[in-house]
Amino acid sequence: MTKDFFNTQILDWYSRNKRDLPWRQTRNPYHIWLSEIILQQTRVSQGLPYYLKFVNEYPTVHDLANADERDVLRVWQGLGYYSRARNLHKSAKIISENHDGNFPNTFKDLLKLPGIGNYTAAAIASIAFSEKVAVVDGNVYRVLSRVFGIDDDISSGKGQKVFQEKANELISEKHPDEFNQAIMEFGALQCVPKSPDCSLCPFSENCFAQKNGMQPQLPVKIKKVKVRKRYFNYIAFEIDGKLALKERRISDIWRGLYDFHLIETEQALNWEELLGADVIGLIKEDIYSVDESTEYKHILTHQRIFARFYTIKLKKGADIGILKDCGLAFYTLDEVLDLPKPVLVSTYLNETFF
DNA sequence: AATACGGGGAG
DNA sequence: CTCCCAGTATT
Repeated sequence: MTKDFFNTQILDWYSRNKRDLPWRQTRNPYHIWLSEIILQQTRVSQGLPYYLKFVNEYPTVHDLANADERDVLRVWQGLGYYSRARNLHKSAKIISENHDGNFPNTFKDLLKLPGIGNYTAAAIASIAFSEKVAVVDGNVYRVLSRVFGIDDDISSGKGQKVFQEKANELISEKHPDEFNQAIMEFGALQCVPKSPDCSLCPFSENCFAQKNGMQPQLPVKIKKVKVRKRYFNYIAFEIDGKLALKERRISDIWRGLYDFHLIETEQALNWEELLGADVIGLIKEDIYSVDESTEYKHILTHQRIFARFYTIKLKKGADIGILKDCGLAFYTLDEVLDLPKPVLVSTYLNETFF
């Protein structure tokens, strides 16, 4: 298949089938950037409301730069991969303070910003600045592997190089921006992972996978995802209508978000065992009541978390110094609402207090 | 070159 | 259940 044919077909398909999405109605690099970070490893349907929230909450890169990281995480709450939000904020500060609000406008310079890798740099450079650099995302892997019969492992470095070179070779000279969006949209709507309807595909006569019935086998991805089981015993201390939370600072999931005093164990423990195994044993004299939740199962890509929440009301005048030493601080329910929290914690709060 | 990092939706 | 989504940073 010639480059010209591929371009004609993909661009024509795109003009007829593209979705009307808000970030397609602008060339504002700030807005393009927001959409690209939000959509990393995220479906359009899930990211769209967050894009609208961010544009509304932070109309310019300066607004984002001047915000507190905690508030940025609050707006991001529920989207996952929270380092994206922290890096978004860092990059906004760099652009606002070091570049006078002007977005870097080349692939090479964009790549220097935290949170921007090969894909995102290519997307912004092409879509906002018409630079001829090909994007390679999950959609591009799928489309190119099937149409051209490329069976390199997409999770290997070599495979990624092969696909990047193929995409660079194919990209439209005149419309690199449209080309990149077209091939991604084509992968998202037509050349879908499972059971694609190849009868209405413009490449059906030329597609390697279609000719050989290889759609289910392509792209090749050799990856073993091992799922870790974790047991979270959460202690929600309550006194004077306030709840004790702390920011997660360790290198683990949910960094920068707030949760309760956490006792992680190798297996599920009961209340008596927890009393003996943790600092809460030291203040058991100050405990007024204990309310044990049912078990929450929280499924993440690489982890299965079994969580149980113990809501502990403390007696008036309880010695909470020991809790503050654990990094905990007490917040009113209104203040708790304003903190960025993992979905698991929000679910518990909504079922218990709101 | 591996591994860690969320949450949701489709099949 | 499994797969994977407009990937990046860290180890």
